[in-house]
Amino acid sequence: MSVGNTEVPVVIRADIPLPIGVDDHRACPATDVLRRVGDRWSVLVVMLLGRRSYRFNELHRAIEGISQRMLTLTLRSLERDGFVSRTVHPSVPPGVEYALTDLGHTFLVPISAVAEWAAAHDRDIDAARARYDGAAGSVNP
Amino acid sequence: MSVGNTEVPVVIRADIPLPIGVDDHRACPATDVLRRVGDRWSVLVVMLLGRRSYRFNELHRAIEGISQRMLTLTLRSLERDGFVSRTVHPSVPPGVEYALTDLGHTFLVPISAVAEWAAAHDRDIDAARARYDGAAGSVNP
DNA sequence: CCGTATCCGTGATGATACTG
DNA sequence: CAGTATCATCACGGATACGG
Repeated sequence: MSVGNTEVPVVIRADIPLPIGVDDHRACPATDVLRRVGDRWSVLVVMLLGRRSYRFNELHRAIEGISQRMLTLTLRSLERDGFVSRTVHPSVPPGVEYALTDLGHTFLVPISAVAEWAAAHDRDIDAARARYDGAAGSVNP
Repeated sequence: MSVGNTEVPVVIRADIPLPIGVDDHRACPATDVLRRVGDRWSVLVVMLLGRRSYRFNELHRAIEGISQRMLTLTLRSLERDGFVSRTVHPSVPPGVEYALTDLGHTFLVPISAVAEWAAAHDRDIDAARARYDGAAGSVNP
């Protein structure tokens, strides 16, 4: 997800029908969503919350390497876009519970397809890279 | 796609099983792929090439707003990762043909799921944003 | 036609310190 | 516990000019 962005509409000018989801006069919705969720942490957070609800520091501990700041920004962004709900439990100390909304849950379905594809073709991509880097990189010591 | 990046592995520490594609000891493959493809142009290019092969300037004309530089970088990146093939036809003037590889074609399937989800829930996201911005933004004129 | 090289703005991310 | 504020950094992406 672009955590706070200003998108510029993209227009496809091909006058031929496209495989899916891309019509000839508007921006590609897949690109929008992929940019929305293509940041470093959003998918990770969504998947964790797909399992159960979490509290803030619980997420912070669960995701190795995320900064407090980025976790906050990511959660805010997901909340803003309707993927995640934020519930404050008035207690001492205060507890804030994050959970997926219905929308967020429906998003788990297509993102799972990507995840499964990624898991299945991980090696293929690595192999392709090795081939590419090996072929082109060796000319320049 | 992160057009030229240096990724740092992400480790999930939750000791509970995750919905899909995320195991407890490695980086999330979905996140990797989403970051790989979550840039401004990659999905657009893949979808165009999913229809048929294109020449460079043909793509440049088809995608309104892309710079020559970014088209080159995007294609190089997709080629490196094995999504796209690049074929030079020795002719005058020279023609370079870009096409999806088999790997690229298989990727159309999960990405289509995202595209369809995006098309279906476009409004929901916009509505959620309007609600969020309306509720929080109005307290600060 | 198909790029590469260079410069540069902006946004994304991290580190760190501070607060209700 | 759950953030916010501030500063620094670097990758992404655009504009432009040049080269094979």
